[in-house]
Amino acid sequence: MVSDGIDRLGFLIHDVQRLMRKRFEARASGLGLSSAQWRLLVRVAKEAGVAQARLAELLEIEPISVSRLVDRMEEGGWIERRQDAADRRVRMIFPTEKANAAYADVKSLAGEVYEESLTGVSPEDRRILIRVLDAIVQNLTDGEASSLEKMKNTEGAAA
Amino acid sequence: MVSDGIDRLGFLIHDVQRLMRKRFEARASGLGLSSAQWRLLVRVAKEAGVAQARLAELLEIEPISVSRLVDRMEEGGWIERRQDAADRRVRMIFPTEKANAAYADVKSLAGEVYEESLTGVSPEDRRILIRVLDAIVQNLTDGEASSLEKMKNTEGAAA
DNA sequence: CTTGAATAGTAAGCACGCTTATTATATATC
DNA sequence: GATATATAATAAGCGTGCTTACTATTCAAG
Repeated sequence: MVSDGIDRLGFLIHDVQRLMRKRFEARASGLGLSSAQWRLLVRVAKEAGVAQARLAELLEIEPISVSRLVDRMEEGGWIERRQDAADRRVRMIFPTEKANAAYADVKSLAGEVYEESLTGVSPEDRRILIRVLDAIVQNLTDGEASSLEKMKNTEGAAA
Repeated sequence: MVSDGIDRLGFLIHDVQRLMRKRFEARASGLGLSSAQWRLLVRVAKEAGVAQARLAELLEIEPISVSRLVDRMEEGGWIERRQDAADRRVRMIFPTEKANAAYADVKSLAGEVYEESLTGVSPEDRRILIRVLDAIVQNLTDGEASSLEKMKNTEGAAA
């Protein structure tokens, strides 16, 4: 029985993600930051000098995607690339003053969007939401490891 | 404060959406369908002959996005464009036999992905998840309407 | 030192979303 | 009939993700 709407889960998640991103970008557009750029900026703010390859890991996107994001953010004056003296393959990423100044604003914008999203949702349901979303990430991340490394049997062996 | 993780909501939703989409696409890649294409196909399967403009409404994406999705899906042999005799501006979209044959497969693939995602989550928590996600969509859609519709001021009897 | 594998980053090209502008057709108004 | 507006679809170009292939550099063997 899927009358509880589990069969809409994919659509729902997709819609929620799109709506939250749109809402955030509408708010943050004055700053000139997209949500992808903001996610990167948060990491860089917490870990100045991080290498691009490490950013790709943290953000769970491909190195080439980081490369092009960083291109645009460097043009926008949000971050700086610097050579690593010890390993000349590495570009270390630093936030600019402009980025540091915008960081607090952007965090509070995000908080506003979350609050709007959850209007009328009880504290208990909020906790459950976060817990279940964490569980989904766990379930799908675990499976990914096994499916990427050695999954040739695409048959339904998933128990 | 928000030690329950509400401050991670945006990241979590983003991650869940990305992981579910990747998982689905990995499964459905044998069929040659992306998740965006599948969403469109579901609508077309339920409402053969629907116009592109109506699809854009249903999918909540822009008409131009539908146009290019339909381009690729027509190339792939999933759908057909046909002229509407009554209104020559309109292209009616029909699923092909290939699409109808794949429809059931694709629905069961989605079900598998949902089941994997929710492994270990109680029925009660699943119900709450869906309920809260619906509430978020409602909250963010309402807000959008109120800000966008404010300037239109039409009679809006179209349901 | 030289060869070869691994790693960091980038280039090229595609999918899918967007905004803005254009074409073709339909409809309302003069 | 002529003209203005609205609608359906598309075109052009951008942002953000991807895959695949490449360069530059480092490191491990030989």
